[in-house]
Amino acid sequence: MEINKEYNAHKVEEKWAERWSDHLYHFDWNSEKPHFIIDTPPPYPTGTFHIGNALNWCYIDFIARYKRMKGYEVMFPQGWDCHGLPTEVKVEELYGIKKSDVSREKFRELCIRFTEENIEKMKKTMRRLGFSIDWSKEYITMYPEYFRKTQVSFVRMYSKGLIYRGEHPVIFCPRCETTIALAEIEYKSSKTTLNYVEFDRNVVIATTRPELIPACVAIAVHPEDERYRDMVGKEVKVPGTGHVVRIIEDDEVDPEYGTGMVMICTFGDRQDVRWWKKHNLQLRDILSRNGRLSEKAGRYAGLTVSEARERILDDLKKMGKLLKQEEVDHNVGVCWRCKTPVEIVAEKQWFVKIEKEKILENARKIRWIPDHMFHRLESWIDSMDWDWVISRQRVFATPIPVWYCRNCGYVFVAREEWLPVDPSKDSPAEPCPRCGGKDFEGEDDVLDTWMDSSITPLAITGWPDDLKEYPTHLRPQGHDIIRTWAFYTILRSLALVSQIPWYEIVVNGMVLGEDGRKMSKSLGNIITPEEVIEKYGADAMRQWAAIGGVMGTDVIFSWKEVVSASRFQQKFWSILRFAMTHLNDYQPDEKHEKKLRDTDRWILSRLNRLVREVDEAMSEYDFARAIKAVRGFTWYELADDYIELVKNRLYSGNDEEKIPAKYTLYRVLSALIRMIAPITPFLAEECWQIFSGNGSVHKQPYPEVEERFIDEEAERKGDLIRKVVEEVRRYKHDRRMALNAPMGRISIVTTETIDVRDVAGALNAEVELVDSSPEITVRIAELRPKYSVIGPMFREKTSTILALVKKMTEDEMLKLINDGKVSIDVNGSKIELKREWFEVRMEKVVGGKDVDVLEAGNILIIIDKGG
RNA sequence: GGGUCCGUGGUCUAGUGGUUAUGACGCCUGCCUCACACGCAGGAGGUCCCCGGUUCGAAUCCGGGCGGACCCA
Repeated sequence: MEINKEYNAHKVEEKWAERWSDHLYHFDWNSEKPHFIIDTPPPYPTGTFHIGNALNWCYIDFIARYKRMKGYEVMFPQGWDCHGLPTEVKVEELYGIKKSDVSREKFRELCIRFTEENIEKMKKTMRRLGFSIDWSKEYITMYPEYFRKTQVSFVRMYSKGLIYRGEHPVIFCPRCETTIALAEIEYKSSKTTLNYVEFDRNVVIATTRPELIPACVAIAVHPEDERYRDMVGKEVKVPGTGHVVRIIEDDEVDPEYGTGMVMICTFGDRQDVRWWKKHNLQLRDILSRNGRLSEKAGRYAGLTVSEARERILDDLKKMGKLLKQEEVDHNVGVCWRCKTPVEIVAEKQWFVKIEKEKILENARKIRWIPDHMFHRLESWIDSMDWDWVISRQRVFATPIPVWYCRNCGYVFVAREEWLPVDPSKDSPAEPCPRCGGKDFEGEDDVLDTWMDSSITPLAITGWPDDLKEYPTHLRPQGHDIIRTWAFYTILRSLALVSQIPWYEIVVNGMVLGEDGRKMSKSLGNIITPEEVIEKYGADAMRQWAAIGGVMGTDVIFSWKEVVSASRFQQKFWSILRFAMTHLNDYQPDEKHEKKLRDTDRWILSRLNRLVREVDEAMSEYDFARAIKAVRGFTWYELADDYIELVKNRLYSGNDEEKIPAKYTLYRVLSALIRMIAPITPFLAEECWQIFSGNGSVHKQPYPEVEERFIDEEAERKGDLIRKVVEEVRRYKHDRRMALNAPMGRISIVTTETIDVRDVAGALNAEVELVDSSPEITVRIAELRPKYSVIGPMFREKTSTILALVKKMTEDEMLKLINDGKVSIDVNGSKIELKREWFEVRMEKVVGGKDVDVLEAGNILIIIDKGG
């Protein structure tokens, strides 16, 4: 077979992406193999599969492919979390409409069409990256088949009392005109003005939100604040509106901030909400959902927040009540989608109850990788003090399956068998259970999209109709969505089936730009997977992902890594090309093992240690360790050492010499190709076809450690052989000789018996082994103490003894070597030193002959200069 | 303000108690040696952030500081 000199990643990858059938990765519930079910993240179909997704999916694919080769029936499903505001906004832009311009149904249709196109684009990239997804298990949350499940989950949680409708402060984005969950707030640091406002004589508050003065419901001071102790309980008039509020005390007030007097209003921030609840304060809800002040704000009604701010400050100034302004740093909560500062308003909304303790207790049962990611969840849960708002004022989302009876106000939650429903157009199939009325108002609000995506492990295992197996085995995700996706999924799984959703969660880091900063348009440091594929191919990109680092740490994108990955591929290919010229006519046979020589035994031993290490690393999801070990072995031990050593035997040896080398090459390559298959599936497949032609490499078992090959003696001899070659090469290099220049006779002085056949071949010299030479005198150059032996034995005396050892005479050293022990005097007492506590470095001196002498460890290489 | 992670040759990185600190890229020298010049051989380059402690012994463990990233208030 003719094998191209150059490995063409594009051609190979496109060929296999085309040729592999989806059936290769089909998950069969009835398979007898142990199951391994992955709860894959359903990405938001933006139309571009970005590099952060790519990292996450590479990890998943490494695991999926590895587990399959380890004999598991692996489910690698793929979902799409479709609902959400960004799509609504994009569709409005695309068609130049407002969602209110068309019917809800029509608008949803437009969103669906748009999303379907985006999904197709992303799928294309995913296939090109070689992900072994079982597309028959694909789920799309915007289709009735899926959102029926979301609605079932709503109904069941409602009937368990875990979902309720109530009036409660919620976070609200004035631009998107919808509620958002706590987890959807982002914090941005900026500067603002702290305004000192006089309410009354001696009552001066400092506030960064003067526009909320009309919403002031109390003033708080610290109970131990001497300045205000006698003012607690007094009433003061609020400037501008004239309403009266009371001064209260609370130990959460920071006396150091501003004047030590805080205005509590409904609502400036989450602390206000806590105080409002704790002190049972009245509600002055002056902000309405369009972001403008309501009539409750008196003469400021109708103004936007920023207009009101200006006007109120102006009025205060005129009244002489604005005493001082200073610039301060603060963090403002913004909507994570549109970056508009969020507000807090009290509204009737739907909520999911949060049972902190129960969630934490169960989250502990999950194995977190890396384990510190659990702390993120823990601290998030600790900081939560509200329930989860699940109603959203949007269109493109799962409808809340509820009607309200127009006659008696009964809240009619749909029956499971009616689902899926859209109460904005469907009516209940039964009259009102309370009054028999038939006139209903459907709920217009829709569900938070996390209500869809937090049931993915249930959805892929057959819930609610036929839950086949639960919990699932693995959740792979990024650390950015611990407080959302991970948290909500645990909550929902406990609520719906009383079980944790997965046994393990592996949390990956984020991808940073080459400059080490977050990728962003404004920094111009965005790299797309397509770009990387186009330049170096999918396998190179996958290697970059693998080598990025320890699971959980952020990965900096690096073209250098991608380039060196593609070089490795070329190297691997060249090795295969070389090997196949010798393996073409070779039939492997275990009988050939008997003829193995030192170099063969050495590389086979090293190979099996490699298999052990890589297998262990892969099972711990430490892909960096796995790929580095494979690369190091392949490039240096196999290519630079083994192949260089056996070349001569393969080209010019007799069959007795050739066959064991072929046998060895065969075994090494077979294992290596299978070992790289999870990480570089295309390269592995191409190589496997050439190497074996027998089925897909992705159907092969992962290499197993064969203990019979692990052989310390072989490794010691192999190291000696490599050392000799290395020394002589350096010798040639220093003398400006070509490395393959012929040499005369070389004598190796050692007590070890090593096979010099390959040494001679590699050095182009005649090599003989001698156990001693009369011209050589040996001298002890150094006694190197084994600290790990001596340290624990002598503890605090160690340094004294080590000092004495340094001063030992040559005679004493010789006695130690020859007798195995020697006594020395330590502060008057005798201590016996033993030979095995030291490593001995010998120095050899050669006299008389016209030779060069090289040293390599304990052996001596004598080069006859006559040749 | 609190929490988590991190600080190792120019750059990135491995190493979690044993004195000779890993590898990659880059750099320098030589070589187109019959798999590979996307290569081979050889080489230079480090106060392991700082200070203190524990220990016979610290890059590694503990405390403090400085610096960075992320999460949360």
